[in-house]
Amino acid sequence: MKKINYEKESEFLKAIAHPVRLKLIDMLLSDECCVTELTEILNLPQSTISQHLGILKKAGALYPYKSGVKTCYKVKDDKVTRIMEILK
Amino acid sequence: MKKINYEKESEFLKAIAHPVRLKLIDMLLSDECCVTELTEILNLPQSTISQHLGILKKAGALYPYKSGVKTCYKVKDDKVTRIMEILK
DNA sequence: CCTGAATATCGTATTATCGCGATATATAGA
DNA sequence: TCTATATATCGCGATAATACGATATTCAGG
Repeated sequence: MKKINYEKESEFLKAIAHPVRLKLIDMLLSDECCVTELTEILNLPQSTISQHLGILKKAGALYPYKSGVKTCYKVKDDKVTRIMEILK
Repeated sequence: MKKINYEKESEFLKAIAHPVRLKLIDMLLSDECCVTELTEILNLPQSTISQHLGILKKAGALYPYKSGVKTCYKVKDDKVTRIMEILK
């Protein structure tokens, strides 16, 4: 029975605990990928989306990869995916 | 494939996304129960503990029951328990 | 090596959260 | 009903999160 690191895990949960960020994760789980695309669909300023993606990346929920000029993000297939399952 | 209510679910995650609240949930999962007891173990002001418990209760993560003069809290056996499993 | 499209970072005003002492409420028992 | 114990709520200063325009960075193609 592993022990929970409360500080660390609460940081992680805080990172995903935002309506826009949950939606971003959900979109990335079903394949939308580049920042411009996400920005257009969510109809929010590009800087706002970029910041949210940065928070998720820093928390280890997403990772970016380059596709030409564009940057795409993918969901790290671990805790995030399982938590999204639970929220459904 | 159910749809996620991003507003609602992010509210829920935000409620549990706090080191003290995660610890409270963990303690309540392994049977500590009354507020005084929780307060002593965590060594924090009673008002602080009470507020955290209130937030968790409002989010539907805990529910209270009376045991004489004392109020005990129990973890609602649903999303919370499953998420705690994932965080371990 | 410019240009423009794509993305990240900065600055900052606004709003929300946190922590905690003080105070209120509830209730069991004398 | 008075008291003591248990818990909740209030008030508020301190801190952190949010949103977003402005600006900087990156890089492919001409």
